[in-house]
Amino acid sequence: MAKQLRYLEIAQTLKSKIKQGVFPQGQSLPSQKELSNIFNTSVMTIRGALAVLEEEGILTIVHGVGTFVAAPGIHTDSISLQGFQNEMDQQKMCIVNRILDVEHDIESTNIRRLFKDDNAAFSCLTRLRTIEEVPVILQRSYVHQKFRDVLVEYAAEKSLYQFFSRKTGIMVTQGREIMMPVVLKDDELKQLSLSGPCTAFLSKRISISLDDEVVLYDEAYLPGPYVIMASRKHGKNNMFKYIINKSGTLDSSESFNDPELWEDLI
Amino acid sequence: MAKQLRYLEIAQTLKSKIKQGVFPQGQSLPSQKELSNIFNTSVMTIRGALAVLEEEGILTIVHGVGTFVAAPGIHTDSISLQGFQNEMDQQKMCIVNRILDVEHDIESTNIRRLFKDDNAAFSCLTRLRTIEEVPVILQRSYVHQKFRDVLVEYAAEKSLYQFFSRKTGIMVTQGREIMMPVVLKDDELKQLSLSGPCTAFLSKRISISLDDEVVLYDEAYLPGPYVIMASRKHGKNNMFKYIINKSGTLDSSESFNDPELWEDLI
DNA sequence: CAGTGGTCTAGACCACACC
DNA sequence: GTGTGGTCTAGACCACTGT
Repeated sequence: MAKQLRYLEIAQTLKSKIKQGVFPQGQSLPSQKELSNIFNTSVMTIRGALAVLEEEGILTIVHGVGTFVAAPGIHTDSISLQGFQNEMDQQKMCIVNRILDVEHDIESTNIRRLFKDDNAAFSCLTRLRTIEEVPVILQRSYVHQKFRDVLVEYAAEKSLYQFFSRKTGIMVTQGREIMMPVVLKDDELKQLSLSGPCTAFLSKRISISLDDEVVLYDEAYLPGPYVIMASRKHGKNNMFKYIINKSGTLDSSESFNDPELWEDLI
Repeated sequence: MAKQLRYLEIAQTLKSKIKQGVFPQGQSLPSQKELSNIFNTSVMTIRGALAVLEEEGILTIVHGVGTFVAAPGIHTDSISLQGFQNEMDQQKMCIVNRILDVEHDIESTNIRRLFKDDNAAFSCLTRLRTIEEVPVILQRSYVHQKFRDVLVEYAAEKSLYQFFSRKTGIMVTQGREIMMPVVLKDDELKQLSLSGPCTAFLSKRISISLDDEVVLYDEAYLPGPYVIMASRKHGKNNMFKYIINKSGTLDSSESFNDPELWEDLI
């Protein structure tokens, strides 16, 4: 048994209590002072433990208010495509989901490999996301068959991610995404109401729960005229997001110097 | 005069000393114990100050060794395209630069706006970056005319970024990048030795110094067959990088589950 | 070994949010 | 005002690195 540092030990203990549901999503933890009594240690050490969990996205600490188990909607900087929703909400742009299709009993070897389950079948939701009537994202979301009912119940509310998390109680703390440039094919063009040749980002993303299970697999087409990616690095800080611009033009020189665009990228 | 927190005040003082060159790039700072004497405070407070500067990419702290003023090559997680170089070095893949062109006295309004200098002219270096003979990146780098000589002196060494930083003593701590999907045009195809229609990422990036000056502007074409983007989010941690794959194929299901690919994305 | 950074204490006091 | 998180002390002791 390796020697554990006190603050990591406490972080581990709190994490497993959260996994067990002792502290449910959105609920507050005891205050730092109380915790220091409970664990018979100093406040500084408790703070070290809480900082680890906040870094991992498991806790949200608010000065003067309390420490909360993270839930979607509480912390803004979460997983990329979900960020669309928050981002647009912030910009007071209204993104509307339209469900195009729901499929079940999909048995794809590739998707099985992603979910690390060789026998599973999957359900898939195809959505078109529009902003002021302009279709800007075509997205397919896959879930394990055991969440079939959750997907069926979803009725084009704002965020599938948030809906899913609330219904299942599963906390998503990790996401991985790969992106490549593509030219849209005919059906994709049709579904996005676009004509003529058009480039797009193809994004493939998996969302991973606190228990290290893959819970969501997304594929999205983000057409070039409306969507660009923006990233900012400041020291160890590293942010990127998609920027949606419904007019379909965005000059680089202007966007680099637009303070609005960059300030919230931390 | 707003009340300053002690650790931020100290961070500010150290930062300006670094700017003034009291502690040059790569050199070590006094030990935390010494600093606590100098500033007449406790070690914990000094650590708070150093943590801020490390976060900003200005310092590199190494357990048991010392605290150093960051210099390219010391910290691995720096600005994106420079990451190419380090990344490939790590993977023992050898990236070779070939200089295609050097232009001077460029007077573009757009670029002037980026550099926030209405009267400047610029120099531009066009490079082709190949990996095992395969051309994978076509890149144009612009610098202010006052660094014309530095650009001329550059002789296809490994990293322009590193060369530039060493020659000028300017520390780059910030970068902003926008990316869009494009179809390569004829001259780009030719320069990259590609034939037929081909999609690519077009990346435009500015590198910003410690003094908040734009020191480099890059435009790069990253053709789709060889380059994809990968990103990972884990709580507040947020990383993305370009992955180069010279065979031009990369299966998503396999890449998502490839531990090698994701582990170093922190 | 000596010198560096990393953890930890047991409090005091400050800053912020909410009633 | 009360309760929350944030800063700060003045040390002691632990862990890591290089000689």
